[in-house]
Amino acid sequence: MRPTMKDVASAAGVALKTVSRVVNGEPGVNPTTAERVRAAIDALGYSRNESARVLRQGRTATVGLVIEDISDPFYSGLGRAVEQVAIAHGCLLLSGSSGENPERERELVRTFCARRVDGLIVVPAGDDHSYLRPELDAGTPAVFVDRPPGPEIDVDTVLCDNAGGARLAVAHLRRAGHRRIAFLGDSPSIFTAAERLKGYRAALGGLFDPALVSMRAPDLAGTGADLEHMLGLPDPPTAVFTGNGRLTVTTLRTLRGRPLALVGFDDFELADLLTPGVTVVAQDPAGLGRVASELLFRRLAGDRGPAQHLQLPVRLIARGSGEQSPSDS
Amino acid sequence: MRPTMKDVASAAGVALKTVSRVVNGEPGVNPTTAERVRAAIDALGYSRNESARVLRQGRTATVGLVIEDISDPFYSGLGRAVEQVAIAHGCLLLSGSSGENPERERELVRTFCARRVDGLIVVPAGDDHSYLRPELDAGTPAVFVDRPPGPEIDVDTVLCDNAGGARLAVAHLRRAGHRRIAFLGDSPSIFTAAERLKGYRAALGGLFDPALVSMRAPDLAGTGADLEHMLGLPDPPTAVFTGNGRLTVTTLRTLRGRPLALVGFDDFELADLLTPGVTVVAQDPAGLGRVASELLFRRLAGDRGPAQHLQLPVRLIARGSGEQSPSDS
DNA sequence: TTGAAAGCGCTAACAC
DNA sequence: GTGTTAGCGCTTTCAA
Repeated sequence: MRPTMKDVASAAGVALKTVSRVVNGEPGVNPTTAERVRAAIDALGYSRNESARVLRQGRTATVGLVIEDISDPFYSGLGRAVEQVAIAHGCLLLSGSSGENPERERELVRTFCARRVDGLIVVPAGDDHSYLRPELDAGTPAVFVDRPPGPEIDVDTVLCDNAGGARLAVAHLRRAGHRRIAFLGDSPSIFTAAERLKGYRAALGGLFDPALVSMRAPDLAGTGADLEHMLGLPDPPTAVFTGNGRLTVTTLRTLRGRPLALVGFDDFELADLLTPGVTVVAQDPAGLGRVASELLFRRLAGDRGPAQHLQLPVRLIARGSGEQSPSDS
Repeated sequence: MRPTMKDVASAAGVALKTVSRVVNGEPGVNPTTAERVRAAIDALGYSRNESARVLRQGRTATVGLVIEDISDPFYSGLGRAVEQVAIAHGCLLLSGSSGENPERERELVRTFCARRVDGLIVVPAGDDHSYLRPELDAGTPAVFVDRPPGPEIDVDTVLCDNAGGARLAVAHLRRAGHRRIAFLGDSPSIFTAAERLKGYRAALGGLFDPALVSMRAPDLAGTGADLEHMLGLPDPPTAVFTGNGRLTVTTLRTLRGRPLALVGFDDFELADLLTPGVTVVAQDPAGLGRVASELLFRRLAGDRGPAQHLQLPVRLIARGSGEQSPSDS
């Protein structure tokens, strides 16, 4: 159906190899011949079959990215950054959403590896990564981002300072006078959620009260109900620390203007336009993606050094919601 | 480096073809033999080289998606829907961002076609699609979504009712008593922006005033300045219709609470939590993606009918900002 | 039920 | 400067 190099060759009256040379920009082709070949290529609408090239050369010039959900702004920001670095290195990005499902994560990685991606960037959903062993051994480098891999493998990792960010948030609320600070977090099986809980707990010290902690997959019904329940306690929270962007939004939607001091992990668009502005601990999704993919391309360029474990800083952005005093609620 | 079928075959003591049969689940293999082969596969960590399979069979089981920017919630929502339909059909999604650059759009399509995607879904950045001719002729179907292709090709198209949505927005504002309604739109070279301008103009009739129209690529400096200039006119607008989600946010950021009736094209998260809530004409990005990819898979399943041109409805969601009367500003 | 051989479209290695 | 040949890892075809 589609024209092949052979078709181009006979159309241009040259040998296969000459067409290959022209297509690949190899030197040592007579300009006139090259022009004739190019004309044939245009006339036939030829485009090289990458599968054949890959089969021969081994390198696919593709990179695989596994994230949780591309429609989540955090991951789409991260994905865009990875894509840009990939383009800069002449690579195509394959990406897929795991939906927080370890089985699907595995399947995506398997699919990518079967397509022989040159490298992998993974936001893991599961915590057993022994399945990656053969791929790593076969020379396919992997970089984990946002969350570390299980103990079975030791690969480059780029995380943010989860515990530190949580401590920052809680300390900020304590400085405003709060002693009853709730934590609404994601499911404790998720690394970042567990780390943020640790930071929250450390910063609270003796003020820690398990009745003020809710950790579950974010959905309005569950987390919202937990918050309502806490607010109905005899000694209710006067402030809340939300464990990620989605939970912050869920919380705002539950509160609907009721005053409660709030600091959220993750920045989000429009946080500054709400009333009051939402104080957040901001991480840099694009930065995570950029650093992770640069690490990967360094590996692809031949870096065989020990696995690197990087941590990116977070910063607190005060906008109003986190500066309300306990008496305001 | 990586084990091949041949390696598995010799490890299991069978012929290449038997391994192939097991890997592909073909019938007619002795269960005992199959088990032995599977053991060898696990022991070696074998995974089939898809490039080789594709080279032989022709079908890649991949679909290419070209969008404007994956970090834009509109496109990431669309992309996620396409991904889900692709998964349901056992396909991998290749996607890339054109960044509103026709050259990059072309390059992405070329890359995808060189990788022999089975089909294409395109949000075009340019308006000349003659370059797609050879691919279409070679049997690679394409579906255009959000914006139509240039006149050179006639392919399946899924759009939303841009002009109708704009009329809806303006009529809504007129009903609230507004006669001076500004339009802040994206660059007029973009199909959706041009269509929305048409609808705006049609709904305004004799009230149309070019001094109240700004059309340019969204950025705070430019569009914000245009709006400020309009607000400084002797007969300033009392309402504004913003042409897409990004422009709505830009406008909110420019106004920073100053009262001005507002209806925006595109819904966005938190629109309901702002004060006042932002009235929007909502389209359904996931619906666009889903319908477009279902159309594509129908083509891949063999549908050879004439090109379809679908239009998805939009709906107005009143939240407060569009119901303010002229005297409020 | 199993296997041998040919060939998908390309590039690497080596003629000429 | 150009062409010939072999072979990447798999599936298809045909034979045993």
